[in-house]
Amino acid sequence: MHNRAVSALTWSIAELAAEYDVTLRTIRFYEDRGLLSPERRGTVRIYHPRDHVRLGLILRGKRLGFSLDEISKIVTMYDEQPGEAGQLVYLLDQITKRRDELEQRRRDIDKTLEELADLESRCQADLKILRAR
Amino acid sequence: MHNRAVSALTWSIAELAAEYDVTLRTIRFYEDRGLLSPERRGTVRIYHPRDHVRLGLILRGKRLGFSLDEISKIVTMYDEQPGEAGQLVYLLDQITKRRDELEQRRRDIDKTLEELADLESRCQADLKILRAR
DNA sequence: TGGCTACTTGACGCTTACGTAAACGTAAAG
DNA sequence: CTTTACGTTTACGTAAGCGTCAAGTAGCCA
Repeated sequence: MHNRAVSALTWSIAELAAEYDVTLRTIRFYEDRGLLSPERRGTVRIYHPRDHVRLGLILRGKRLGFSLDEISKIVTMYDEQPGEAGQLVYLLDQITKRRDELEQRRRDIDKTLEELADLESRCQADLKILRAR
Repeated sequence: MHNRAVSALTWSIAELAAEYDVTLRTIRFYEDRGLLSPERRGTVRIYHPRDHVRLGLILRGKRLGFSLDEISKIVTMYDEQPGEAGQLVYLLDQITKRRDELEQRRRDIDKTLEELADLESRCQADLKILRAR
C-alpha cells in the first residue's frame, strides 16, 4: 500500500476541482494561462502540494476581484526566490503596491458594512412599526 | 447668478467622468444597464446628487469585485423604500448575505496582507545579506 | 454665418474567463 | 472483451464590460 503515501500528497484534476468547487475546464484554463504547471504522467495531470497551494491563492485572488493577469504576478511573486538585488527591490515595490490596493479595498468594505448596518436598522425599525399595527 | 445654485447640484456627463476618472462610455453603459437614470434636458444628460452618489457606490462595488448585476441589486437596495413587510424581510435577508460575502472578503484580505508582510520581511532580510557583502 | 466645443446615438470590436460539445485515449471492473 | 469512469486536446460559443469609430446635433462666440 505504498500508493497511499503518494495519493496523500498528490491530486487528480477531478479531486482538486471537487475540493475547491471549480470545473476541470477552469483548472485547465489556469494552466493554459501559466498559473499552474502540474506534473504529467503520460498525458494525465498530477497535482502536487505546490499546485494545490497555488490554486488556493488563485481563487482567493479571484474573490478579491483581481484579474488572472494580476493574480499571476502575485502568485509568482510568492514562490519565486530572485537572488539579485534589483529583483528584490522591484519585488518590495510590488508588495507595497498590492498592500495599498488591499488596504483601499478594506476601507471600501468597511464603508459598505457600515452602510449595510444602517440600512438594516432602518429596515428593522420599519418592520416593528408595521407589526405593531 | 442663480445658475450657480444649479451647477452646484448638477453635473454634466464630462464633469462626472472627470471627477470619478471614468470614460463617458462607461457612464452611458451604466445607464444602459439601468444603474443610472439622469434627467434629460432635451437629449443632454443632467446628473443630480442622487446619480452622483450612485456612481460612487457603483465604482466602490466594482473595486470590491462585484459584477454590475450584483451592484445593481445592492444599489437599488440602498435607496428603495419598500413599505411592505415581505419586501423588508427579503431585504434583510439580502443584507445578511452581502455582509457575509464582505466579511469573507475581509478575511481574504487580512490573510493576504499577512502573507505580504512575511514576504516583505524575507525580502528585506535577503537584501541585507546581499548588501553586507 | 461659420466654426468650435460638448454632447448625442448607433454599431461593431475586443479582452477576459470560462462553458460546452466533439472526438479520442486508457485502465480497471464486470 | 466491452462497458464505465476518468482523463485528454481542439475549437467554437458566450456574457460582461467597456473601447472605438462614425455621423449627426445643439449652443455659443467672433
